[in-house]
Amino acid sequence: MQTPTLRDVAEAAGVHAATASRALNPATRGLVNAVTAQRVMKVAETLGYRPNPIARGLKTAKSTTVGIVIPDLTNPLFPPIVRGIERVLEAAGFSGLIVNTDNDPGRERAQVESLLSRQVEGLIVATALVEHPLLEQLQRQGVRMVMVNRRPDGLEIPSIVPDDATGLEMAVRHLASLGHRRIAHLAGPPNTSTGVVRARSFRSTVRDLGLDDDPALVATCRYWSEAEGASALRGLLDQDLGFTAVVAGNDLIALGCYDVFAERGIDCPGDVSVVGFNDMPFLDKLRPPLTTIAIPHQEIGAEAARLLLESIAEPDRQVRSVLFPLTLVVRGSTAAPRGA
Amino acid sequence: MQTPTLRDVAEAAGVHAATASRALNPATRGLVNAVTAQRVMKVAETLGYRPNPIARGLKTAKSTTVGIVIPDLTNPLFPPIVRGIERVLEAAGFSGLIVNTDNDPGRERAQVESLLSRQVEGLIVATALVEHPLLEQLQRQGVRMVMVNRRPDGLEIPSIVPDDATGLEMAVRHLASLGHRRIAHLAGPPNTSTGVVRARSFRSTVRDLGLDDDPALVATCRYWSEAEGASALRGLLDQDLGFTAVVAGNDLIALGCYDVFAERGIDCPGDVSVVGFNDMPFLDKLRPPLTTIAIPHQEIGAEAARLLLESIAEPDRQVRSVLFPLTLVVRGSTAAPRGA
DNA sequence: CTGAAAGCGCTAACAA
DNA sequence: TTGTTAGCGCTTTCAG
Repeated sequence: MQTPTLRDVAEAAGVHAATASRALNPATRGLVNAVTAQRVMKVAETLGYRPNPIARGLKTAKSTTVGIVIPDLTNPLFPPIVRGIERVLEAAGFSGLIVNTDNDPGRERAQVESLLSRQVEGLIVATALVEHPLLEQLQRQGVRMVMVNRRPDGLEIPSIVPDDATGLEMAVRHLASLGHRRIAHLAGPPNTSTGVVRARSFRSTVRDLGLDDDPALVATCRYWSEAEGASALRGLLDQDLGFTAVVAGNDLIALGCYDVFAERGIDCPGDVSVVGFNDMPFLDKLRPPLTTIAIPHQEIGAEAARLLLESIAEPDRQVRSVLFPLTLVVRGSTAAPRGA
Repeated sequence: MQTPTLRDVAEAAGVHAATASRALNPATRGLVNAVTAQRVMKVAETLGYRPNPIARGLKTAKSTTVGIVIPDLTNPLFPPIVRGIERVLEAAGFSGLIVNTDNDPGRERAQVESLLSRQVEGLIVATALVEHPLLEQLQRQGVRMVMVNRRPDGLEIPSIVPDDATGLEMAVRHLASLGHRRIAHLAGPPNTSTGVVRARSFRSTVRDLGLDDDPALVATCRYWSEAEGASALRGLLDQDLGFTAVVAGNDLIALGCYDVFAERGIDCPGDVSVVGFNDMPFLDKLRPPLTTIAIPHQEIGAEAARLLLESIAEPDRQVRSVLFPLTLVVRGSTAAPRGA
């Protein structure tokens, strides 16, 4: 007898399947005689009964499954977010189905289709672009969603995002306090909310602090990658702009800077200081260890999951978004400029 | 009309649901009149019909889902393996349900229970210990499984593992060819197959090459972690054994060595060379960049998924295991010993 | 080649 | 408090 069914339990306990169902479900257990309930539970236990969520789902149109949409699990940013999500889902008896989109809209569409066909009860989306037709469409279709890390423009979707603006401000203030006046920014892709928000915050903080507000000091990367970071920095360096520090849009971009430093014999932090963003793992093992802004990834993921579960439980609940505070992690890649 | 059902399609096409079912399923399409089949498919298309795998699964007792059991997604070793797995699963219309065990047997048991109750059709397991009662039990229960990266002892379970023995041999030979004679090994946990195999290969290669075969030169780490690597190396250093190179059980253990080097002012590779194992991301950004043994993670994952799918498709198929070749990646952490 | 009918395992009315 | 009945969406005999 492979995997006993509810009926097996019911028979063995001498009750009807419906009664067994009620006894086994904590939510409906109250409807059944306490001693019968006990008996059923004991029988289930000894038979090694495990409810079949598929069958349950077919009836209730619920799957206790949510979809997790990320660009690429291999990017160290996402695993901790995913773990945070799963921690919360698990506690609620839910499972997460993870898909990678590789930042390809076609792939994303197909993957989301597949999730939907698997009857996920909601989506946690980490791939939001500023313009994101798919998300718009999903929202119209009434698919429950929570954005994490990034958010699309103009859509009323709950989102859990780091307080990028304040984070970037901390980075600039840190450099300014070390004595830097000419600071460059390697901005992230302008089609991502994080890229835009950070770049905007860079400019406004530079102005607020009365530092050199030279538009030439901002270069924009097309992707969040080392290669893009490296080529953006090369571009800036070639213009001989005389900056003494750079704020990278994220850690990968900062890593690209390290490559350029090695290739051109630039001393970091002696010649140029660098600050990253995200605090991905092992940054402390770099030479020099990278100063960066730390995001509570797990917490962000966990909160996103909580929000989604809430909105599943109470569909009419008010849309809510959360901004997470960030912290500056000072390591060896930042120092006072030469001669300061 | 949210999500049309098979019945909707059938009605719209003027056929019975059963016929629609046959027409829509490639495997049974032959049973139905070609033009009817075409018509049904067209209707399904225009209605935006998506089959409900839950319902299908209930009937067929299949879920087109497999469980992926890993210790911790946050360990950079696993995301590429998982991606490899999902690439293959996806192509076959399967999904992967990922669980993290945190190397806790109780947690692992609970997680596997949960996977099984979700009717996964098989398990890809990356948490195998040399002794692993749970796996033994699952095998007895007839749960389909494939091991990836590690394998338990004495169980006839298909496994996809890197050729650790040869990999470690390459590491030792590399150091020997640079002129090192006294080489230390920071072995991984002895309850993991990888730890054991690598340590054994270390000893035998050292002997084969006629290097100093001093048992004191091998220290064993309790976990695959930086902290363990650091403390193991400290222990060795404190004994003043005069080694000029160390082969770490994996990259994390090697990273622990970097900490000790910094803390004791040891120059790497000048005073001591180090080789890691795994080639996790960003190792080239360390100072010095870490020489290591590269594992084709994605490929290993992909192959594991292929094996599992095969054994799902043909349950009686012969057990098969695969050993993957590894490559030595020489970077800056290894050099000739001083005075060589 | 196609329709009718039954049922996968479970839950939700409705009765009793 | 418990049993009866029906049905979630689909596949699969079995007839026709």
